[in-house]
Amino acid sequence: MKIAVAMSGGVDSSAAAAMLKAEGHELVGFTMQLWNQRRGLSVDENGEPLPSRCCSLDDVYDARRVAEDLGFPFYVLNLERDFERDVVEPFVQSYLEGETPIPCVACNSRLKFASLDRMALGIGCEKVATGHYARVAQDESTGRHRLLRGRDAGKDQSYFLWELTQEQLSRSLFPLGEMSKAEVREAARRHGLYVAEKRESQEICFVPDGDYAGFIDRYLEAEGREDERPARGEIVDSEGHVVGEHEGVHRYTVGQRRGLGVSRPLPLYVVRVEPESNRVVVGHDVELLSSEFNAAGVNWIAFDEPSEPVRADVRVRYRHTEAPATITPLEAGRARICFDEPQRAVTPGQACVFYRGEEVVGGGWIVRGK
RNA sequence: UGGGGAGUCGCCAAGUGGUAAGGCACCGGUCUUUGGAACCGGCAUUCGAAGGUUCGAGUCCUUCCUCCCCAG
Repeated sequence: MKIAVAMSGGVDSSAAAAMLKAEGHELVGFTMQLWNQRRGLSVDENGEPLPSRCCSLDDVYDARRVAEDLGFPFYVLNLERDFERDVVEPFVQSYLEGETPIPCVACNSRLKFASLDRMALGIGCEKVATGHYARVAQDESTGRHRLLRGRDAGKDQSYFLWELTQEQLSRSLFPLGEMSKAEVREAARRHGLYVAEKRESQEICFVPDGDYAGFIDRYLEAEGREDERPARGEIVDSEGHVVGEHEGVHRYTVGQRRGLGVSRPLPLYVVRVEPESNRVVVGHDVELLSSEFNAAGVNWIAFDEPSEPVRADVRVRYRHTEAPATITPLEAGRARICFDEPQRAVTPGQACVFYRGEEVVGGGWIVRGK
């Protein structure tokens, strides 16, 4: 089979490539050039690009080196325009609206399994393989593609893939789905991969220093949109008493404790962010609990949109332990999620993913209000 | 400048003669392929100031400074 492999230059995608190659598949490697570090938005005080993951020259070099060592063609796809339109701009907009975005989801559904996928199709590839820890299984009777958690519970990345459509799932391949991280690392060594000992990466790839607010500020400045930069405002408690001053709503997220600079007998957390009044509301941990919320852009994977409420375990952030809930489909791709037990810091902009055991039933974007 | 009360880490606050608790904030680290959280560690040689008593004072005495309240 001719397979396109999305290669980041890291251990996981490299190991995936090596395994597919060993199975005798014809591979074509792709690295997505998503963000130009020289735009000055991801540089240190001296103007030097910060060490990054998915778009740095080092990582592209590593990916190319692995492809060369394994002996298959390798291309760098410049998807900077798509990435900015489909990932970065929504990311910035989300922060300006007081939300806390998770760009990795759209990067999968709009870039890896869309832009890259189209290119792969164009050159005759049947599948797009990535280094995600997740599994896809086709239902024998219905032909439906099911999305399952990665076997390694500690590394499972199915949370980031909830937005994939049946079409996208039908063309995806996750060679690491049955493996543990240790096994992947071992496989990389066994195949003599150049990157076998490379350390784990983290942070959002286009904000390598983790300074999201700083990124927003620099992005707006570079775009000539300084006027959209969130202004300072009041930090208030749930009774409306002013308890401090914030540095712009994009610097705060629900559940955040540090950085408020407000001293109370008990820790204070951001309870919600209100861009319309330019206020950040804080309260004690119990105020972070919520038993229900709405989701938009809901994508059902295990079955077509149901007409009746369904039961599932819902995860509201990547490292959240999913909790039992009832999901009621609403109009226009929305849904209401009601937990059996209140959950902490349900945050607008984050994704909620519905699980039933190993299977991803579907997911959606957490939105504010009713 | 009459009466009363109070001054201990950025905030709050234990401590009343025996050699400075704790919480919050803040800083650092761990964890983590999102953010946040969580966890671990750090954080007053010094108790408004200056003298004095004492083997020993944040704790007792004296004076001064500052703040608050009630009276003017």
